[in-house]
Amino acid sequence: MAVTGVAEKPATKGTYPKGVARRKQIVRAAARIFAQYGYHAGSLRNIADDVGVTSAALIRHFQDKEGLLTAVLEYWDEESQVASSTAPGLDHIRQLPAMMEYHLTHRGLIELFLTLATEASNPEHPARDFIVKRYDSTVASLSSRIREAIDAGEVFLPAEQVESEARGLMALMDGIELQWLLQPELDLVALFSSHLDHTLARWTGEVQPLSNSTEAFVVQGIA
Amino acid sequence: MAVTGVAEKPATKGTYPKGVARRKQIVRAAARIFAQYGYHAGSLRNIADDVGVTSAALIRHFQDKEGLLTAVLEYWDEESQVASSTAPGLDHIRQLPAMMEYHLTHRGLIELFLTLATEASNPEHPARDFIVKRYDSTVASLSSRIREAIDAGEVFLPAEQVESEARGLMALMDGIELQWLLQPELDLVALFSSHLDHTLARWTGEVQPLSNSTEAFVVQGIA
DNA sequence: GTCTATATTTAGATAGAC
DNA sequence: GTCTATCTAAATATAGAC
Repeated sequence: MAVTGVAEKPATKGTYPKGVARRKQIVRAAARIFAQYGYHAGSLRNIADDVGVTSAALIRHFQDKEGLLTAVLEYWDEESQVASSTAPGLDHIRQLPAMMEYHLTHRGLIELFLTLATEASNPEHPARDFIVKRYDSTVASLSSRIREAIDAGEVFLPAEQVESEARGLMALMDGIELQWLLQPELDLVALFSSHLDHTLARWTGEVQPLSNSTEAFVVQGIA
Repeated sequence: MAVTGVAEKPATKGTYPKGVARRKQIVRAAARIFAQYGYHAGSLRNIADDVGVTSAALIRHFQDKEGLLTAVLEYWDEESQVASSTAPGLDHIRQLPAMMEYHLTHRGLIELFLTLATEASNPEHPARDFIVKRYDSTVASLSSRIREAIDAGEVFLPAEQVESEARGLMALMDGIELQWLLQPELDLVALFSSHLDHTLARWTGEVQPLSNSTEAFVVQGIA
């Protein structure tokens, strides 16, 4: 019922070069349609027309609509991992704007995630599990990077505040990307970078960029 | 085509007490369904069943589905204004967590807005205009409150940074509310309050980039 | 003002030809 | 592996009875 883990691809089918290529073509089209209309309102016929086949072909490949959704989520997972850095500690955080820059040129990635995420606020939604797990793992990853920075002495934050900071960063990114979807003329990278700078200044205990002043003013233990 | 302004209610019809009550009942049900499934995937039959009438009755009242959407957006507008404070300057900002607290007990308001907002990232969406205008007016309102605080000497920010701060706050709220929809066990008010405190501390502190102020790096107002 | 009945379109999915 | 043809269910919307 719910789409959670990795779908088992048919052992024989789907491994022939031609089939694989077609499969990918369908998944890409489906990602586009689901991003634009959502899962429920995005129709198989619409996707099929985009590819240039019939909806029956889609069913052959993915069994049903939910099977296609699973494949789309896997595809999104891979594609969006391209954008995220593997750097440790604070370097990872500092590269978040670059990730957003990448999103800017791959609008579909943002659109798909936000569309499915809000749609999945309905507990019955087949992508619900995937989305919730994705959030959890992103929070966990960001938290780990922050803790690395704390251990390295670059950041000063009480341990119990780390997750809240991670969630705040994610919320900020999601919210800015939502605004950008509605008003593409917005400079989302500049907006995020500016707020990230303030956040990093607070974490590192520095004041603001201008005054690189003498006394280290450590703001920690704020709860 | 696009839903923007105020719909003209029939002068005679819809003004009789019974009709008005029924109308409101339908709008509330529609808001619930649209919030849960989105506009496209939310069906008239589903709404009608909720009310206990047939879909034909809905069409009688609102002419078509888009007419119903217009009524729902108007309803949402009124309902969500209940939650927002009329206080000026920094007091308004400080009452934002209370607004979120209100949202907490009116989940449908959040769900409806976020669902329609992401759905409306499709430029063809009938609620697109409404949503974009809503964002603009909220940014404008928040910016005004911040400028009032600057004029009152409570906040120190360069004028050109005000809108960015307003957008950042909105993004943070939207993002947190999205996370809450997916994980209702999250304490969204605490999460937001904590980040708002940090933001206010930064605003009311006197050190900012491009600021011509003195050396003081006052971190105050951390609750 | 709401109903039943129905028209029309489109949805997801299946069967079997090629 | 893809097609055509078709099924069933559900969508929006209309017409006319009560």
